Amino acid sequence: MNLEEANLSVGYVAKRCGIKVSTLHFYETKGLIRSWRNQGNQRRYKRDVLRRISVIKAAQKIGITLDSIKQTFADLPNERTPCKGDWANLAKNWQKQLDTRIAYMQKLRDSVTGCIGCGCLSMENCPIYNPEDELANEGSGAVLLDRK
Amino acid sequence: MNLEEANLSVGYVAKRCGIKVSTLHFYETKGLIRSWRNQGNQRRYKRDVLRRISVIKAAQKIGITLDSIKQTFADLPNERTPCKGDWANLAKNWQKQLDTRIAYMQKLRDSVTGCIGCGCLSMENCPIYNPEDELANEGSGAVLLDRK
DNA sequence: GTAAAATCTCAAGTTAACTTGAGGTCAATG
DNA sequence: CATTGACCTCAAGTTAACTTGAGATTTTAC
Repeated sequence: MNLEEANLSVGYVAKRCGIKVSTLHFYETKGLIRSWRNQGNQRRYKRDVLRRISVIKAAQKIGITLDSIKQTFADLPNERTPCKGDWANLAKNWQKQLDTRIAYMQKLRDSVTGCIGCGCLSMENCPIYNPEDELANEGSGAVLLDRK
Repeated sequence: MNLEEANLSVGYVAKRCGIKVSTLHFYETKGLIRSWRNQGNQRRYKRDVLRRISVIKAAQKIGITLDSIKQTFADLPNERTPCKGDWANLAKNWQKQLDTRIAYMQKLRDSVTGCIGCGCLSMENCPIYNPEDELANEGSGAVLLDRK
């Protein structure tokens, strides 16, 4: 019943995704997912909401904010259900961001000992103190990763 | 005057570190830094507060929370001003965490395309959907990195 | 010696990402 | 067909990490 085509209930989706019903409500108000209503005003979802949610969770783990995710989702087709290729494009996009971030962390790691442990008290020229500039400059396009 | 031994004012420290005075107050209430007061009840800092703040900022960039930073700071000597070796120990500690996190992100990156872009709609066995477990298991000691 | 700049305290506001609760309706079950 | 569980809405609370503001005192500078 719940498993019928494009007819998923909040409870089912929540359980399946390991999130709370309130989170689904929340995502909907944020415009990250959509639903239609049955006669009784209850939310029903199409199956692709599952994919959307898993993407949201994956992206969050990478450090991408909901706002950025929403922006990226804007590239997805509105009418038809997104296909493999649509999702693959998103993935490619985030992969790039992830590469950048990994490189950043590696740099940080490499300089951590050299800097925190070194004798330099002057932060103006400390390599670890101001690395955000580099990160900021690189991602000059749509900022997906937040430089917190 | 402000540059005299162990006599830094809030304004000076804030400017030098590129943070707001209110942030210094805040860090102090959080127990991350210390100060003594002059006759007029104004805060004065020893020079090592600069190091502390730069470490805080570096750690935050790696994704470490203030609470965790505080815990780690607990290992620093209380009476004497921390020396090179003390800081180096912290660094070493974080470097390990950083390595873990980098490995995690690389794993994520490698599975991003394969997973988001693949045909798997079932999140139960999706490699990207549940990677947090592994991270959680690895850092079984004092949890420095938050698995958000 | 007085006005401007810097500080101080304490309370309250801010953003992200949710969660909790109250009060009320809808649906599935014995 | 009545009860229990699932949903609904809307307002308010929560945590992290700060920021803003008000009202008062200190310092600094001319």
